Amino acid sequence: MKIMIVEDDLTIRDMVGETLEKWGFETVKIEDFDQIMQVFLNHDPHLVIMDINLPSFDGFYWCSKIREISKVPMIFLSSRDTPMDIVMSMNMGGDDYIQKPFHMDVLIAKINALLRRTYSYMETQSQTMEHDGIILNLENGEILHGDRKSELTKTEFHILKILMKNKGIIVSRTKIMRSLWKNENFVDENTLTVNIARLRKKLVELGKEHFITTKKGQGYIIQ
Amino acid sequence: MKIMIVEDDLTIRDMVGETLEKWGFETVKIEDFDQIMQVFLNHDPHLVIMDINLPSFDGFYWCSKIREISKVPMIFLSSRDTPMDIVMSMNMGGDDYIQKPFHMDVLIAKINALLRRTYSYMETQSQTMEHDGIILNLENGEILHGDRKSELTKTEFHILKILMKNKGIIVSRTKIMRSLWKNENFVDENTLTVNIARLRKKLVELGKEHFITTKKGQGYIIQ
DNA sequence: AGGAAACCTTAATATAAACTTACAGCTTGA
DNA sequence: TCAAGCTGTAAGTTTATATTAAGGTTTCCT
Repeated sequence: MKIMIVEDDLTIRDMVGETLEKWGFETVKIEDFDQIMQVFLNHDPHLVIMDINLPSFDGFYWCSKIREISKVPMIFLSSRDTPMDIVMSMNMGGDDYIQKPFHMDVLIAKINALLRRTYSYMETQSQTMEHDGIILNLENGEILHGDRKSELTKTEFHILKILMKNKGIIVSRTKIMRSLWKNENFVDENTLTVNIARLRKKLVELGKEHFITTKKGQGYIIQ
Repeated sequence: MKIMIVEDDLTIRDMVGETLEKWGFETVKIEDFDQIMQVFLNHDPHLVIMDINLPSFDGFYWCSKIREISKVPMIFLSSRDTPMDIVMSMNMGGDDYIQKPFHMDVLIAKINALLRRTYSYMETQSQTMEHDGIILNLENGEILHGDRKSELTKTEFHILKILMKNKGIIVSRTKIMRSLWKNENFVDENTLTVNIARLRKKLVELGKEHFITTKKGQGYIIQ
């Protein structure tokens, strides 16, 4: 499990990082606070530890930026502990709040509890997604329709998964592109179009037309 | 959402129950502490609030009993607050820990955060705005009226959203135009008129006339 | 009532977003 | 090392939708 640490106090950052590694977690520490989003997109961590007081923008700001694109579990750290701070943290999309100074044992226990809550269902979670007769096998990237099946490439699979996960909701092209190519922001806009076309072609070959709808100027939707 | 409260102090139990109900939660309060498992099985709550100090068996015991059969989210309450208590709570399968005495705001915030995390599908329940029978779906840009529906383009959607957000208030044409076209101040005044017309046409097709009223010289209003 | 803003209607036109098709660089594995 | 399939690029095309244009209403003030 990979944990991203956003904390400007070097002592705390190192201590937390070291302890987490001792516990077998992989850590990603933010050093340049202008690069938070890029680092997040690059590493796609399983959990984020976020200090509230940071240089320039604060932890709440970065939380809401991350929440625009991800539901990653997040624990706030802060030396203040009025009820308002706690309520604020939760309302911004945080999952827990720990007051500094804290015992590492407590942090570890809370991280474990939150990871268990977030990812445990994954084991029992069904290995397929279904919508309107199309079954997407998450294990091997196959799509089924009736008795016909087809294999998707990595990119096609990724696109279909994100669209099916958001069925009934318009997913913008930039959101898909960010999710596919992280911060390699030099990939052509058209690359997505081509991949969508390839995916659609396979769906049509299975006898499924109009599965992905284009919302011009807005994105794509499965409904 | 149904919340089970396991707390022997009558004052706290009632206060928590009352507040939760004020927030729209259904509550199940334990009165007979030999019946915890039966009540749990009967009601199948979405979340459990568990005091640690209870008559006969303590909260940890009941937590582990419940964990044998369910992954229901659980928040512990206790007046003690050594790191050990917190760590213990988490390790027993709890999701959070609140020290007594606590602010109800904090409890509510933690409950909401935990429910959000556990039943994340709640977030996918569609976000809408409603006024006078017209429902605007913010996630797929559709408008509904009774059983009829219509799809909006990006511009139409933007206009309707800004008008519904300001329902009962006159929104000036310049305000709408600035919001739509930012600083491209070279777009024709009439462009807005045409888009309003198209939007109205779709509303009429749904059987809704006079939804957007023109206030000559002032702007448009939905009332 | 008369006139002029302000706004509406309809239809033609322009445009940017998305699509199609073809191709070439890679990777992978036989 | 060569074939097969994946992936991104390029160039040209289509199309949904915004914009323009031109003439028609409504509203409101004197």
